[in-house]
Amino acid sequence: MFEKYVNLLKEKQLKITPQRIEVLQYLDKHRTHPTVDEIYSELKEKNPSLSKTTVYNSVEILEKNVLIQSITISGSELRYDFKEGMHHHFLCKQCGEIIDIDVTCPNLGNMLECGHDVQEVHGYFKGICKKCLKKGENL
Amino acid sequence: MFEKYVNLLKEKQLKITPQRIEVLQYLDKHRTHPTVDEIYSELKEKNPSLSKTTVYNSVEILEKNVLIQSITISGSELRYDFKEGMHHHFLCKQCGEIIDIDVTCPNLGNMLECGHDVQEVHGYFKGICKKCLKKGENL
DNA sequence: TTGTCTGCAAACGTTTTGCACGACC
DNA sequence: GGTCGTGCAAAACGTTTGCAGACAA
Repeated sequence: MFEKYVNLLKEKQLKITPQRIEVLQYLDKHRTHPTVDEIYSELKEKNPSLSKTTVYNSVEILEKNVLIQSITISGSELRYDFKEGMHHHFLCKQCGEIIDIDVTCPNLGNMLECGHDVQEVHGYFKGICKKCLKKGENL
Repeated sequence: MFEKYVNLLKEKQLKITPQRIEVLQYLDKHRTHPTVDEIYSELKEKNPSLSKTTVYNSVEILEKNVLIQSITISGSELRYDFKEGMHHHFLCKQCGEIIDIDVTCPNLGNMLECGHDVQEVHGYFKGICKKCLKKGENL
């Protein structure tokens, strides 16, 4: 049940707490790129004594250990995403949905012959998503 | 002197105010990707009655008209950049500098055969910059 | 003159901090 | 028993809002 998350925490030699497990599980099961507040509100229902500080602490340490990643899209709040391979994000300007985009582009980092040691590649796109495009056709 | 910025504002049919000219000029001359607060602090020295609200208003309208662009890098505040062609950004984890990266990669947007209408491509990288790498060698 | 922009102050929402309590090794 | 995490409250921070007066067109 929780083994998956317990193991993830163990691998990173992090202390295993119910709160961290819950946050990890929530992000794994809800690939909607929630904000801290959304995570907090949802988990508080099952655990009323949960503190928002703890959610902040948890996402911070989980991100540092690359179990999750934060998504910063200008004009949007900070969001979090269960980390599973490299992918980028697409924000639909119409419906606001954030869609995962698998990167088939050869590693951008390698393409930059700039002399820097590129360790992370972050990207996001903005536009109109497939669904909204379809709706538009019917107008 | 200010003609360049006056013309930019005129082209976009924006009202021409000394504050907007100053913000534009500051961003053009300081390619350090400053925050609103940095712009404000600097410009306030020459114009003590300047309000931070005005800087917020100015960068907002300038960004909407694509004269400048905002840079959102997770873990960093919102920063602004005088807009001149498409380029990405590289954040050095060691010295904190943000370096412009010219994108030689063929338009990423076109490479995404995802069905979405990709209108904007934003990207940034993290790692250790050239300068810091060199310093490291000498240790 | 007319509408818009500026500047000030207050409000707002998110994130951080300080601290006491509790859990775990 | 000592370390670390949690939860609460307060503070800090960046940003937004409301409004009156000033300015650009």
